[in-house]
Amino acid sequence: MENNRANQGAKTGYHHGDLRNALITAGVDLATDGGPARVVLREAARRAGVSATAAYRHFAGQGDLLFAVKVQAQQMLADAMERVAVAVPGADGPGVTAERRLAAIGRGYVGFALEQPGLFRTAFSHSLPAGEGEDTGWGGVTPPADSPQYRSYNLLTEALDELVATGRMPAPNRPGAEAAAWSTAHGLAMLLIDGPMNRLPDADRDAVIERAIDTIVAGLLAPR
Amino acid sequence: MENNRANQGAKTGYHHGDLRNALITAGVDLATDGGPARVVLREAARRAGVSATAAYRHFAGQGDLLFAVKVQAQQMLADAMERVAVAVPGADGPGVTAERRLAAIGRGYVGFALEQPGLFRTAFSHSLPAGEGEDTGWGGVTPPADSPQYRSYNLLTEALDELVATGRMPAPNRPGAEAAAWSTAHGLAMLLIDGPMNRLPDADRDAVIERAIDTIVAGLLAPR
DNA sequence: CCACGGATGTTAACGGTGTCAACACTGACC
DNA sequence: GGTCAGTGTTGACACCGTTAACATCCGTGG
Repeated sequence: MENNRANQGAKTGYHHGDLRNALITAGVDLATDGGPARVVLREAARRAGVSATAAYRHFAGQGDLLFAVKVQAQQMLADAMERVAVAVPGADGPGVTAERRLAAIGRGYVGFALEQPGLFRTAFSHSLPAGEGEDTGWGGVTPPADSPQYRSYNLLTEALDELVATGRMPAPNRPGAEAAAWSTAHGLAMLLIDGPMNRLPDADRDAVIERAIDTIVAGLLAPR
Repeated sequence: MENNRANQGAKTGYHHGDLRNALITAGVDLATDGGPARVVLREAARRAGVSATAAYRHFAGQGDLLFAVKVQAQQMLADAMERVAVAVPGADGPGVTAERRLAAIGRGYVGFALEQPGLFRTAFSHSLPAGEGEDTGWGGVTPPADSPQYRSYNLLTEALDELVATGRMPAPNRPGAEAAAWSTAHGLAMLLIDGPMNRLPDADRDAVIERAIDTIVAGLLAPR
């Protein structure tokens, strides 16, 4: 088979050395172009230069590999959001900064979805086909706070807290604010990449994004 | 094979008579429990009491069948929304009625997703794996206006127009309002069924929904 | 130093799926 | 009544997920 193990961490001839990570990397590549459906176990193994069944030494099955790729995609999304969040200048006082940061987070979220639709879809793919409970959720409204995935959530929480602290957002509006803000950004992303607003001209698309972000921010700040 | 053609429109012995619809119906059943991934051509044919390759007389392939099922699911979603929209009483004047109708549409949207997650996922599934352009989008911000799918869009448009007509929503807020409202409802639905907010206790879930809808409505009505 | 055992990878095989090609039945139209 | 396009069938191929049985390697204890 020539053993074209030109990929991740090839060490010895027989033993790979870092197969688990190599498979995840291959899975991420597959997800990048093609989304979760193209995360095929055999193909990932092929790209890692290894027989298909070798993957079963590191994953329970295809669903398990997909889940690992999904977690990776979530972390990439969080990274992208973090980058845009910290890039917001804070020269105009804490209040406007918090508001701008919130908007920037939303733009970053949607921007990642548009630039990496395959990964974004994978990050929110519905995995468990027949297996047990994937338990990707939190059960409450707040994450375990340490979970690497859905780390993006923390960025949101910080911005909203700051918005309240600076008196820019009425305290009664605070509960449930994460869900509302996140929902708008998530739905916007989904409708833009898979929904009826795909194929929107770039200018229109950007206008829609700005409009939607403005609207939800206004709703969060409006006294009720 | 016994030919258990106990299903849709079985007419003659050899010729089915209404195979296309029978396959779509079977596909909808499959999508109902299992989402788009379980819309398997061979299984649909099996349920229609027909050999697998017979489906190719009516569909270009599995993707084409899935697309037909997707359109069907979109129509079911629109039907559900229409039902809740017309159920809104109009006794308190046109302004509040329009606002209530808007909220009801959102609740209907999310409610359908929660009651029929498989169909909802199918309605917004990413189809075209290798084929041409699925062209499920509109290219503009408004649908062809006659398209049966995404008919839900019209309900939204009407409610928003009414909101402006009654002076309850500032006219400058009107452009892009559909996208903002829809995004919030869509994201809410997605995060509730597949995202981190699945497994939320019923009470919390309902509270989150109400909060999010209140917030986006407030944002739409707030003068800017 | 070396045997040995667990970890890791391999081949072989099964059932399921999408799809194509070639063949068969049917009904409607001349 | 014969013909032929439409519709359904069988057979086959490649790919996928998964299991079982076998092979190789490496670290560790004697």
